[in-house]
Amino acid sequence: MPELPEVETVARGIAPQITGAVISEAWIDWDKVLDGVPLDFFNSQVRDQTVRGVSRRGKYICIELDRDFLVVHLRMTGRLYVSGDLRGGDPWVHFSLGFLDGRWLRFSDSRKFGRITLTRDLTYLEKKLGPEPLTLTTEQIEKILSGSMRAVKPFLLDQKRIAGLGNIYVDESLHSAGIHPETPVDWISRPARKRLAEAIPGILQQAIDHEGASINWYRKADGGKGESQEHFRVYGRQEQPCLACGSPIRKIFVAQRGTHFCPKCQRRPMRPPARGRRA
DNA sequence: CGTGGGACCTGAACGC
DNA sequence: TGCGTTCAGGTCCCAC
Repeated sequence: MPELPEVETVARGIAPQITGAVISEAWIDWDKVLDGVPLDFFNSQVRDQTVRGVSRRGKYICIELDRDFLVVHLRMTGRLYVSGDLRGGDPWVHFSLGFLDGRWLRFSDSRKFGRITLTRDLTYLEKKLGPEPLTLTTEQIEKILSGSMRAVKPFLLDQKRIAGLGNIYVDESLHSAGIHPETPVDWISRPARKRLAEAIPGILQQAIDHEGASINWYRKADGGKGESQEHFRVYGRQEQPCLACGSPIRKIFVAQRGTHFCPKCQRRPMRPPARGRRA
């Protein structure tokens, strides 16, 4: 579920609530949530550490402690929020971090895909993530969008190329740029490449402004829904008219992912750009 | 290097 | 109502 805008919204939501709080102990009901790290060991490491801040890298939430980082990935259905008790009222809480003041940071995840990792440093994250799209210039993103014959949709989903894009915002970005999702990256024309390089941060920033997309499971840290889904132009709009041209939006599968696009605004390219190829 | 398929999990929606 | 099937916003791993 959560992509960069949703993860950013959650990180911003919990940061003021838990920064400065001192950890007492953690609770789990399922050991895979800590990747198999025994709870006793986990607790011996985090007990008495103070939360120094909360940040985001790609789709990961990084909770900085005195000596460690707690790295959370929400995967499909994860939620992170602060509550007055351990898990009351929420059957999907599988991890809860208790503070000396009596509050708990709950990790709720019906599908049990999410994971929480305790680490001394974040270099392991840097090894699997490309740069942050919101801190790059258009020229830098354009440069990243080259050197591959892969279809642009799976290319953009690859977190090593650009970190943070997921199924929704890739579809929205490609529609905004007028590029067919199956276009090989090196076939994208120069002007289309520039449009895409501008669309990606634009779409993501707009979604952050709308506090993320609550289609199904995603909720903000305060429990409320985001409203980014009310601004989708293609995602989930199959059969409905394109807001730009009126043609019905189509849904196909590209690299096993449901993919939404406008067949008129996003033409399938039949040949490489006329500028030709580089050796 | 790139792709395809399956695994990891559960809930919701839909067809019969 | 109940049962079976399909799909879901992510990532990892293996085979080819």
